[in-house]
Amino acid sequence: MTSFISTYENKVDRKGRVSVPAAYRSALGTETYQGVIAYPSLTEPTIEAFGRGTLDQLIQRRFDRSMDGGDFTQTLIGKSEDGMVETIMAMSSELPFDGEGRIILPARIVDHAGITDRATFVGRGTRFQIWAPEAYEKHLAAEVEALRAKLNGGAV
Amino acid sequence: MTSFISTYENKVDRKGRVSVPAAYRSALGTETYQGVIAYPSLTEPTIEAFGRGTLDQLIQRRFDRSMDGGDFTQTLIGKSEDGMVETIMAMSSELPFDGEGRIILPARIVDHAGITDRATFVGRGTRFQIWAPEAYEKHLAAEVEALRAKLNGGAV
DNA sequence: TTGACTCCCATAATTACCCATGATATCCCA
DNA sequence: TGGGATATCATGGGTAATTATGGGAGTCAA
Repeated sequence: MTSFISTYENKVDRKGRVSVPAAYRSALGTETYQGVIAYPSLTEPTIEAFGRGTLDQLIQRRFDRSMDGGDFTQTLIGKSEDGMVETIMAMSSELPFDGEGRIILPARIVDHAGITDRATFVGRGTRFQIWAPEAYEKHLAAEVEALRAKLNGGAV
Repeated sequence: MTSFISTYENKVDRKGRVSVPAAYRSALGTETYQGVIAYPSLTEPTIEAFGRGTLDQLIQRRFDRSMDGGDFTQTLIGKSEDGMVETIMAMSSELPFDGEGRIILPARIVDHAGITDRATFVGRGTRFQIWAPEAYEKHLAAEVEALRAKLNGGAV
């Protein structure tokens, strides 16, 4: 299982390219497709990202499940309990690496995250996020603060 | 497994032609038939589409299932509990690519989707949809809203 | 002839691919 | 253990290939 940890801040050049941290790339190294899948977070001003393998598993499992059950409805008209997977597929972009391990951030999701000339990569285990540096600083402070409050409350 | 993700908006020219996004075409690249299968959605104002291979799998698995059950009725006279697959096949069109990777949208299903001079291609994993851009914008907003409500603050 | 459709070609914009550079980190060996 | 040699990485820019789009010539059938 690929795993992403630590944070890195890289520059976004004039062409909209940004290097994916080498540590993340090597975490994806076993996958055949060289690149990442990304979509705008539904709840925060950031971009969610993961490897192609994760997405394929999702699609394949879903397809098999609907077929094995003898239920073609899912495959044909996409009706299922949760529309989450479908919505995320629609919002996702396939971002291939160039020869130097960079990706191009699509305008649509760049806007959502408020990214301009720099981007912060944040490892979240099975996936990672891409933030505008200033936004992430504030977000991290809030995260830490919330954790502290919870710990203090539990201990005292 | 072919998989379609992301969304693209392309123009429909005077001849009714529209380019299928290159990413979708390459997802279909392994298939022998160069084109797509399309039919009007039963539940929404959009066109459902997928590769020939997916259709073949549907048919094959359906055939296997009826044979395994020792029930030849399905195979011989086409009667089954759900007529969905049959109905959809009847409504489907085979849309071949021209030299530039474009298809011609049949008048009947264009009307159903309300498409005029632009079309939005929406990846849904095993299949994709073709929407009128304005209609899709509204639909996506509703999808996202429903997801947000369900998530209720959890990060996705 | 009039449409409807299929090839074929042209073009502008975008994207992918290639090479170059400086900075950092890693390795190797005395 | 020091310090130079070597790899790796992030970054920048130029050029070739691909994509989306438009239009014209040829084909076939009504």
